[in-house]
Amino acid sequence: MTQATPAPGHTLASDLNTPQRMAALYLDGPCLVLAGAGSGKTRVITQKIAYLLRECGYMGRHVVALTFTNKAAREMSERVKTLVDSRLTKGLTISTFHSLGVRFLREEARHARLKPEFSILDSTDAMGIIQELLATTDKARLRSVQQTISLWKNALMDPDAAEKAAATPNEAEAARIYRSYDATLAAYQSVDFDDLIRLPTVLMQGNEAVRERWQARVQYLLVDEYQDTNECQYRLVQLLTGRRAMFTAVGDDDQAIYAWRGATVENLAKLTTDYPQLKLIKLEQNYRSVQRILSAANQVIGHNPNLFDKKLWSDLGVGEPIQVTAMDTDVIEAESVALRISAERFERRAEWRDFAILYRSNQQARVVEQALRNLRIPYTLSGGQSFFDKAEIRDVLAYLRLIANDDDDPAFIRAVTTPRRGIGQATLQALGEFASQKQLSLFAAVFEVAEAERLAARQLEPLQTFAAFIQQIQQRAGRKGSDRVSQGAEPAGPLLDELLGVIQYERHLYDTLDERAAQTRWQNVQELVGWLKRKAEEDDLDLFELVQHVALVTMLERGDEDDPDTVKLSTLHASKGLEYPHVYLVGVEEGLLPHMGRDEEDGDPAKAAESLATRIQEERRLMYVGITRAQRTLHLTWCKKRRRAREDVVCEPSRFIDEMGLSSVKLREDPELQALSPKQRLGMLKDLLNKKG
DNA sequence: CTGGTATAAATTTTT
DNA sequence: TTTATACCAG
Repeated sequence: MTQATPAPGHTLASDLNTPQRMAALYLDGPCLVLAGAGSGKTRVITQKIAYLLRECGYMGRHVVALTFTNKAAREMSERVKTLVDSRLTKGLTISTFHSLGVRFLREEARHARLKPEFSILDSTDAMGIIQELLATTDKARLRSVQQTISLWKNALMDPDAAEKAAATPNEAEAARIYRSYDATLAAYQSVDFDDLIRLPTVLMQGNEAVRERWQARVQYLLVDEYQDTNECQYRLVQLLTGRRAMFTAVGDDDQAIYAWRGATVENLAKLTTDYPQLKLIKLEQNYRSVQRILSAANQVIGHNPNLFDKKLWSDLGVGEPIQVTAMDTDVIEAESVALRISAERFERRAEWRDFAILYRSNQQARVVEQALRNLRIPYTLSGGQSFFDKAEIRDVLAYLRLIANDDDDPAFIRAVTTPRRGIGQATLQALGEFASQKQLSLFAAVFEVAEAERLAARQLEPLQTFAAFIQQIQQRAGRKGSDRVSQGAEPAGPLLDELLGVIQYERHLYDTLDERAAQTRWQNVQELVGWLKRKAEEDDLDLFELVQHVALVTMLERGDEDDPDTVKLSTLHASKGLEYPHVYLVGVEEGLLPHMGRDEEDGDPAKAAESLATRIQEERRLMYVGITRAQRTLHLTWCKKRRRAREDVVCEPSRFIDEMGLSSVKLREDPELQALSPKQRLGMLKDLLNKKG
């Protein structure tokens, strides 16, 4: 199979240790790599891709690597590019499960009873649909129904199966909603996030031709973070690789932190039974952390039962003691951490980028941000509200979605009402009633409703103006489908500008908001537009084609700026896969780090106790992920009092602190700040500021 | 009937 | 600190 390539063969795997090399070179069948934290799993995957392309004669288009986040995909792709000549990477797919799903569905749309221009609903729109079907404003209930439907989809259960499986009245209702929810999506020619994986899976399962087409295309598959796959994704992997079963799955059961969205660690164990010939390779040498940190991590995770036994070790030296500090309040905690980072940067001659502050929930970031701003410490916030969830971005995207797919009712409603153009509740309701009677999309209904004389002229007129405007853009953007005429397609950039100009979006922002808010929002819009234009130019797309990619864009986060010298703030979930020399883990308290949400709805105490236990285990893995982000030093802090909602809550240190084993931990009390009164603290901060300024 | 303004409420984790 | 709802003016 070996093919002569210009690249020297010896570089391959020369910097891999023995198990890593085994994993990279193993091609006799399915392969599972159990990769502990910091054991170089990405290196294994990228080297293996290089090996496949360079030395095994695999064509780029026959190799697919799947990740869960765009960031991981981008990183992997960059690393492969440094290893392999660009001629060989042509057609190579390194993407998220969801992006692959989009591509699959665009190509196979017809078989899924979708038009190729289908829309992807974001979770807010999806929630909106459920809200209407349920006719309630009870938020907890809405969440629970959406969650339930999502879990059903991820478990490959259709509404029929869900109805049968429903054990409680609540679940039965959810199952009914599930059915009409799916019908609604179909009417909108839309899919939700879960469908991006579910529909390809169902399609391949039931359609032999499609299955064979994709199996011929995917000759080698690599899957990163395998412990985070759900049942549907497991099945998809199985269907893509077929009987050939040529794949490598890389994962770590101790880092499974997405059970709440349907991931099951059991997928790791299931591989060993579904594929008896499975080759199992463990990576146990950690190249990231000093021993103290690793041993604390091992101790914590030791309290969990685990599927596969593995012992992580490192030869990076013992390291400094882990510091655990009790703080009076969350504000003091934040100030204290900020102050300490400031001092340590100086003492250790480190850079801002060497520090990270990690926390359980996004809301904790707020206090920390404030403290960092006070000290003029540069920081970047990762995670948090996604760029594409911002109102202004959703506004613009609604227009684009509508241009691509005018059956997309949620997009229509959003676009037609922002900016305000004299169309309100009553008009939309009348239009909606008419549309559902005639089985039309809202957009199509605008053209029909005139004859029916169901709306007053003054309601009708703005609707018609709007619809004509959208139609005009559709025309100029390039015709879809078969009768497409490329000469008619105007370039996307100017058209996009014109669109924003005509709807006067910038003015709308300044009219509705105060200047500061309007400015930042307009900036975000500009950033989006810039991104789109760049994309249009790079790939030579007209607006229409671009718009078809936009949904996919939703999942591609912004092209990350090259790592600026800033302190990184991140949730524990978003920190997986990253590493920092110095890590501060804040809010390590009972109730927060094991997080205690509201209790389960439907009683059955035995079940509740079990679910509590498994939830604690997942929180423990989260703690494990946090600890193992640290390379050299680790600080944990917890607060005696914390402001939650509107009240001060008394907190206790997390059980996980005890579990780390006191031998590796140094407990601290009363750091400098706490002895001071609030007034004195403020003065001290001001002093510090003056010194800097 | 629309759209702006005031007032109350609300906060796990993410593709 | 932002977001949904209720109310009121045009």
